Amino acid sequence: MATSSLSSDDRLPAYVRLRDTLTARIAAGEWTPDAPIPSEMRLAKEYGLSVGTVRKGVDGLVDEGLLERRQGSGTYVRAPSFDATLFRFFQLREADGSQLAIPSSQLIVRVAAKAPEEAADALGTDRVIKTLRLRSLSDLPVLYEEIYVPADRFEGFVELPAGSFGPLLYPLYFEHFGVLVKRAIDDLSFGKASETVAQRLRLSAGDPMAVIRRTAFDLEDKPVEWRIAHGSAAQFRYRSEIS
Amino acid sequence: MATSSLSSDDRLPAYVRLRDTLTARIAAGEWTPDAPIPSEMRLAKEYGLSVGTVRKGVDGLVDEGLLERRQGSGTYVRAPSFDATLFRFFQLREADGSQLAIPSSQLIVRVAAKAPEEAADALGTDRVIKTLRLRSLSDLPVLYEEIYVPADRFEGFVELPAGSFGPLLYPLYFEHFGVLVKRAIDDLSFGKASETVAQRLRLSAGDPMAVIRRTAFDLEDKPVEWRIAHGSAAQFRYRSEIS
DNA sequence: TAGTGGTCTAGACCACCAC
DNA sequence: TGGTGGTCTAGACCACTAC
Repeated sequence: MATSSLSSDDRLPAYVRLRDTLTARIAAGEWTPDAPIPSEMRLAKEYGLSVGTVRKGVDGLVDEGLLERRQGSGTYVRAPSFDATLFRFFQLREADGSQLAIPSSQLIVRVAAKAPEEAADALGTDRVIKTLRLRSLSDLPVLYEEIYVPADRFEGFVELPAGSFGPLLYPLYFEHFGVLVKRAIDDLSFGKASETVAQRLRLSAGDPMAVIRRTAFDLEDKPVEWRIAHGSAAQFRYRSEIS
Repeated sequence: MATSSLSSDDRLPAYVRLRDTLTARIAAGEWTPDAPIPSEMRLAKEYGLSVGTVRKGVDGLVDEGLLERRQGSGTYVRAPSFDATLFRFFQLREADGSQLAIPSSQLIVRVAAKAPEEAADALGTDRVIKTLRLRSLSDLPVLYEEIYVPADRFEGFVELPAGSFGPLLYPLYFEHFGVLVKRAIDDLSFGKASETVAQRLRLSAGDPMAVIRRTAFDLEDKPVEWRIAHGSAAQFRYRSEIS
């Protein structure tokens, strides 16, 4: 193949421009997680770079979690998998104390709506689709979520058959709407349960709650989802490593 | 200088062994944050490696936050500075809503003691020195801490003049006891204020509290401190980015 | 201006995986 | 056995900092 050109500002280092170019190609859905992307050797030839420089560019995307190396086999795009991470804020035990449980999801509402102020601020629009969801561990409700996505990027979301929804939303965003969530910011605080929240979670109004607000961004760092989740403070547990 | 030898198992990659060797030299206090460590060129000659390999080894320590590069100047050891990070769990505003405040510290007790069970489990010994500390923002108490360090590594801690204590403990650990804290694990949960905690923080017993348990480790990954901190849940706010 | 880290090249050999 | 990523070399030129 003839030499392709790297995108963007040519004052930037080659490995940065390669990183941006590869990110765009991943975002375009050019490669799936099943097959490896072109080898470092091929990429080097395609872009007229040395293997070492390609390596440094790919390293960046591996660090970001967008790619995954498998020695002897190739480099693969990694399916986003941190949708479930709200649960890192809560104890992941079944009621009987046994192993890690896979949370189940129950959709309550999906409807076009006007975004509440916080969501509109985060998303830059108030034309949204609102989803209410209840997540449970062994049939015990643990987390109650309100989720807002911009209507213009998620046309047809409301009409999707309920069967399309698994426990994770982000893979669905990508498959049906081409929206790839790359990072998210969680904002955690504490408050008391409102009537509706308490009812959903089978608690009493005024019970102490952990409140997690999340804004999710796509590969171009545009906000694509805002959600607010409520869970019982009693079950809350968070572990973080710093260094 | 003649070629020095890299420490440890020679089946490991050279850059890993260099990383371990440099870590040991940093732990030994061979370099201070004021002067650069030897240049990549010098290290390459000293250990009989190419500059590229040295670079990869140094990169690892830079990622870990142990070293810091300054282009045109050199590579420097970085003074540990995350002692104050308990405050990342709380709003860093003065009461009047103005800018970031520097928390002040007030030592209440320092005494040799028998460690409570949790601390003994974390530290592997129950012969400890116990410190009680109150941290405030503009004279408003925010955080109440119990801190335990193993007595055998902190001999003379109780006798240190109070003037030696600044707002941060970890620099003091290093300067007086040669203990370099490299990483820590924070474990966050929620509970209610006990009598003593409430009194220290000018709250009422039973008020909702954020409880942060921390275990800190040195360069060899041995536990060197365990602490439990209490703060008002109302002031709690945590932000985290995931990707 | 001399020395440092930052980028980049064009190779080499090895460990590992899939066919 | 051929191709992949993993490690390593021995250079080069550039951007920046300190003196």
